[in-house]
Order: sequence, then structure tokens, then C-alpha cells
Amino acid sequence: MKYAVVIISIGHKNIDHIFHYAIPENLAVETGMRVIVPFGRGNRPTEGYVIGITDNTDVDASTIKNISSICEEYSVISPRRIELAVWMKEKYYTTFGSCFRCIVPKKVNEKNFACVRLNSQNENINEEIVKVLKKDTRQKRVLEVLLNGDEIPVSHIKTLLDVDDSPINALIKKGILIKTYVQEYRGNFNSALVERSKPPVLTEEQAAALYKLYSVIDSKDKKPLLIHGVTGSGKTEVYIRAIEKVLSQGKEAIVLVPEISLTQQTVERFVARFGSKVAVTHSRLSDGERYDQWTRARRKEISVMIGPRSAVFTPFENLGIIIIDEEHESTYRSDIQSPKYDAREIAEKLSELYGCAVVLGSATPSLSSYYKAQKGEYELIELKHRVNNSFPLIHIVDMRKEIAKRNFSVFSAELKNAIGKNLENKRQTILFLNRRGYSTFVSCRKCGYVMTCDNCNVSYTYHKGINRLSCHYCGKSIKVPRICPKCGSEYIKYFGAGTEKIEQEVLRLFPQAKVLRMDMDTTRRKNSHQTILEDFRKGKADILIGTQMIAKGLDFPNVTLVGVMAADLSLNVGDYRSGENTFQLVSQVSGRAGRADSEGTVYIQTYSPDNYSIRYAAQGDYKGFYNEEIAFRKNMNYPPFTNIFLVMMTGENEYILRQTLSQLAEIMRRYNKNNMFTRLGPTPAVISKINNVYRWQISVKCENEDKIRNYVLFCLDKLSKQTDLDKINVGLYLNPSYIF
DNA sequence: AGCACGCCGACT
DNA sequence: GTCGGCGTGCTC
Repeated sequence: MKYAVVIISIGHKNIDHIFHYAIPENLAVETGMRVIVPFGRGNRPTEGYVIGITDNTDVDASTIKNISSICEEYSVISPRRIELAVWMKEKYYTTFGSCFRCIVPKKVNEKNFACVRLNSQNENINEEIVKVLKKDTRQKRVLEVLLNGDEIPVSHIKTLLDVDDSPINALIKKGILIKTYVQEYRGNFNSALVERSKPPVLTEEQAAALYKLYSVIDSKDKKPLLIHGVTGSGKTEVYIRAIEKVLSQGKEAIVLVPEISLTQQTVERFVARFGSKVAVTHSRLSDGERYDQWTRARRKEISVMIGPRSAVFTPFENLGIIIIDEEHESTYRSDIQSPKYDAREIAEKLSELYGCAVVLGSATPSLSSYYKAQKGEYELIELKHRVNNSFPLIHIVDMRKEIAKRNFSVFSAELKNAIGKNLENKRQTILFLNRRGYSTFVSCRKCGYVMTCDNCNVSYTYHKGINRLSCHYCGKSIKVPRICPKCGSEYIKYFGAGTEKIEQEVLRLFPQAKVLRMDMDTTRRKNSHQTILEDFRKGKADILIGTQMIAKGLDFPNVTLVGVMAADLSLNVGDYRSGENTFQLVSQVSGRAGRADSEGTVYIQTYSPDNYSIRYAAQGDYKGFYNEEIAFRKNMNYPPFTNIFLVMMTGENEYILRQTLSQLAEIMRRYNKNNMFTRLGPTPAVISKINNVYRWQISVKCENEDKIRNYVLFCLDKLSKQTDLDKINVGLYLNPSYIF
């Protein structure tokens, strides 16, 4: 008898282990296939993955059931990718099920999700409904949501009302609701019409880089290669040549980019050279579209895949190279969905499994990557010269002096003059401020009370456009109070500037200027990103004002002036990475000036002009920054010299939450032999409440990643045995890239 | 996660 | 007694 070793595709830790199923004679089951098996007492048809086939098993033969059917005629996951899933499960402390679902796209045809709606066939439905509504039960709450006749997914109802399925099933049994299955349709994928281009002549520096890159591709024991290339040094052309070589060997290539909508030009350059061999995926793709692209790769119909971090799982089995452009970008980490993987780490694992080359490229490499290059764990290539243009002229403006000169405006005199001149010269300007809204907090001048959202422990931001105070965390907005809610005084003042305020100030100072604003508030609708950027590129506006989303990779030939309105903002967030983030942000924004033949000028307004991140960014001196930052990290024992493991617990009952964390802290103290681990907390998170959910955390530091993971997981296991963790959500983050 | 089983309070 | 809500425990 042959048995299939099956992982059930439900991401839940209670059933996150192997199950044995018998293979019926008429089914050609192979390792790596997706199958439907009868699962649980009700023999509910459930999706699973065959990770192996065996002749014998310890499981009692009478309990073993037969595999019902196979989902596809072929294996959806190769043995090497099963190995990847196993590795991911350990590394990202998650379930097999979620790893498989990450590596293999959903089977679209069979993606039917359960919905419920009122059963219109039932003639006695009204009487039944009245009966249920009489009593204050969970069934009543469920029914209330469906009374208007909508068809709603069962999963939505469950999360919305925080109920399990028993009230829903009870209503179905009574004939009030009926269960329906809704199918998701796959969309069409687009074949981009991009004009083909010819390879340009390489500069000496590019040629040298390529020579080294070729040798990496050809070597057996590969190290990842970091290309540190200043903006405009021609990294993309080096990537393209490397891909050409890989393709000529009959192998395939994956190119990761931070966000397709913002790197349209880079993507087009690849398409221009590789034509129909390229597929492009992005985060807005539907499951159907994604499945189609994945299938094309599996069938070897394409050999280059360009996409965001999820594209690292493209099923090329002759993988030759993975290129990660702008490798410092935080979008390569998935911090919200499980598994919380890092595409760079997945790429390195794939290199181990497939022998492919890994290339990381950036003008401002992440500290950890450059540190690895310094230690010799990565190869390093430096591209120091711009292919076409010169480095922009960068001025640091000390805003403290402006205040001393009694200039309280958001613009320094220098920046204001420069904008005026640029307008006269019919050149374009970008103004960057990493904060949306009009005023960032509103407070009473008499008693000092700050208007704060009662669902979240954050201050309200004033939005002048809608004339309301809005909370950037839960989205709630309220009318602007005329008097202070605490002391009743009428002296309410608005502090701090956001993009909306900058826009208004620009229009006040330069009434003739045409202005576009790009932030979360102006890009709510689909395609509004592209529309704003296109309009600006076409010269429909003189000035573009925006948040972080305008900082990345954009290329506007007519922009000659960039103003960074408040470079300190990312500096004062109390995160060990704030220096790195500020350096990267200021460097990126500055890179927007003078991309074509014309000279660019950048003004960086700051209250900390002597800060090293800002100073080195202004000088375009990555190495200087690196040396100072790495010394700071070493001194403070921060990553990359140690690992910080964050345990974030959230829950509606703050008392229980704190109690649980204290217990965890006690367990951690008990098992911290030789004081190998440094623990911080429990402390409230920086945002200590969001949407009435309290947030507390413990962080643990230790040099050794495996030891810290085992220790934290061991302690959490102990905790779960002595306490009920049902009402508490536990999030685990290794070296988190944001403040939570 | 999702399902059945079985306990227990409310009500014919 | 028995109907149905809700907690518990198991899934090859």
C-alpha cells in the first residue's frame, strides 16, 4: 500500500503537521501535487499538498482515509521548493500551510468561497426571523447584518461580529439563511506594447562590474553580490546584460522591484530588451491573473519575471539569477501577513537550492547588506560615476536660524527664492514632506490638551480640505471642536505642517503656480498615482508636493529643484533605524533633482543641520554615513551586531493583556540561563492603542538568531500552557523594520 | 480552521 | 422531557 504524506492547507498550528492518506489505484498521485482529501469527522473536502510518498506508516490503518482527487495533473511544488517551505516554517515561525500558500498561488478555478444570504425560497422566513430577533443572541447579531438581503462571505461575518460558525449554521438549519458558493474569475493579463531597444555602449565602470558579475554567475560556490551604484550610474543596464548571459545558458531570471507602479520606467527597459520573454506581476493583480503568470513561468513560456517581493516565488526550475533592485526598500519584507518573510533571505535560500546568482542593487544599500559585504559574506561592486549627469548641488538650511530671523513660515527664505526663480525659468519643482494633512496636532493653548482619537492613542490631524480632524490610524474623523473639550477655552491652536498646508502656502506665495499634491488623501482612487505622475511629467503643473510616495525612483527630466521641507521628521521616531531611514530618504529625494542634462539644486530644511545622516546625504557620501552609523550600532549593540526579537501582543482588555505579558516576562526571566538574552519590557507599544485594541510588547536581544527564536518560542509555548491566549493576538517580529 | 459531540439552561 | 445555545476536543 502506498501512502501520501500530506500537509493540510489550513494555516492553523493545531493541524500543522503531516497526515497520511492512502492512494487509490486509479489516482496517479505524485510528490508535490495538490490534492483534495476528506478531513475531520465530517470528511469535509479539504485542500492539501503531497510532500512525499511512503510504503509504511505508524498510523493505525483503520483511521487512514483515501485521497479524494488531485487538483492538477502535475506537481505544483517541486522537491526543492518543499525544502524551501520547510525552511520558511522554521525561519519565520509559521505554519506549513501558510508557507505553501505563499509559494504556490491559489487554484483559481476552485476558489469558491462560502457566502450566506436570506433564503428567499422559504415562505415562513418572516416568522422565523421575528423569532430570532426577539432574543439577544449571536444569531440575532448575524441576522441583522444580512437583513438587507446582501450576500456576504461567511468569513467576513465571522471577523466582523467575532463569532464562530455555530450561529450561522443554526440560521441555515432554521431555513432563514442559505449557503452559496461564489466563484472568483481570473482576469486577463496584459502584454505590454513597448518599443524594442538596442543595447547601449557600456562605460568602463559598467564593463568592469559586468566582468565581475559574470564570474559570479559562472562560479560554483556563489556569494550574493551587492552593487552599490550611485543614482544614474547605470545599474539597470548591468542587470540586463547579466540576464542576457543567464538566458543564453538556458536559465531563467527573476527581477524584484519595490513597487511596480513607481518603477514603470525600469520595467519598460526590461520589456524593451526581452520582449515577450518577460512577464510582469504587481500587487494589484487578481488571483486569476497571478495564477496565469505563474502557469506561464511553470510551462517555460517566459524566462524573465519582474515583480514585487512575491515574484521571488516564480516557479522557474532552471533559475539562473535573482536581481533585487533598490534592495534597501522595506517593501521586500512582509511584516503584516504571515509568513513574515524577507524576499532577500528567500533569494539567498533559493541560491543555495538552485545554485542561482543573487544580485542586490542600491544607491543607498541597507546597513546590514553593506556590513555583510564588508565582512566578505557578499561580493561588492561599486559604481561611482553617473552615466550622463552631475550630482545636484545640495544646500542644508538651518531652520533654527530662520526662526531667529523671525521667519515662522514653512519655507526658508532661500527655498522660497529658489522656487520663485524656478517658476520664472519654467522649470519644475518637487517639495517633499513626509506627513499628510494640514496640521499634525491640535491643542488648547490654555490647558495644553491635545485633541486625541478615543479609539487610538494618537493625536488627530487637521485636514483643511474636509475641515475635520481625522485619525490616521483608525480613519475616524470628527468635527473641529470650537471650544476645548477639557477646559472649555476658545483658544484652540493648530501645530505642525502637513502636505496640505504646504500646498496652501505655495498657492498663497505663488498664486500663478500650478500645483499637484500626491499623498494618501489624493491617491485613494485607482490609477490616481499614475494620473498625477503623468500630469506632472507632461508639464501640466509646476510644483509637485508629496509624501514618501514621490521619493522613489521617479525620473522627471524637467525637475531642477527639490525641497525637503522637514528632514528631521524621520529622525525623531525613536527607532534605532531612524538614522538609516533619514539618510536613505534624503538621498532618494535629492536624486530626483537634475536627472537629465540640466543642473539640479536641492534644499534640505532641518532643525538638526549637524546630524550625520543629513550631512552625509547632502554630500552624497554613503561610505561616510556607513562608517558613522555602523560605529553607532556597534556601540549601542543594535543590529546587525545583534538581533532584536519583538513580541507584540494586542487585545481589547488591557488588564488581561498586561497580566499575560507579565507572565511571559516571568517565564523569560526564569529560562534566561547565563543571561544570554537581554529583555526589554513589557512596555506599551509606541502607538499603545489602535481601534480600541491595546498594544503591549516585549523585545529580546541576542546575537544568535536561532537561539533567540528558540528561546522566544519556548517561552511562548510555556505561556500558552499556563494561560488562555484565546483573546490575545501574538505577533512575532525579528528585527522589525518599522515601529509598531 | 471547521466540524460533531455533549453538556446544560429554558421552555412545551 | 427535549430543544437549541455554546464550550470542547479532534482531525491521517
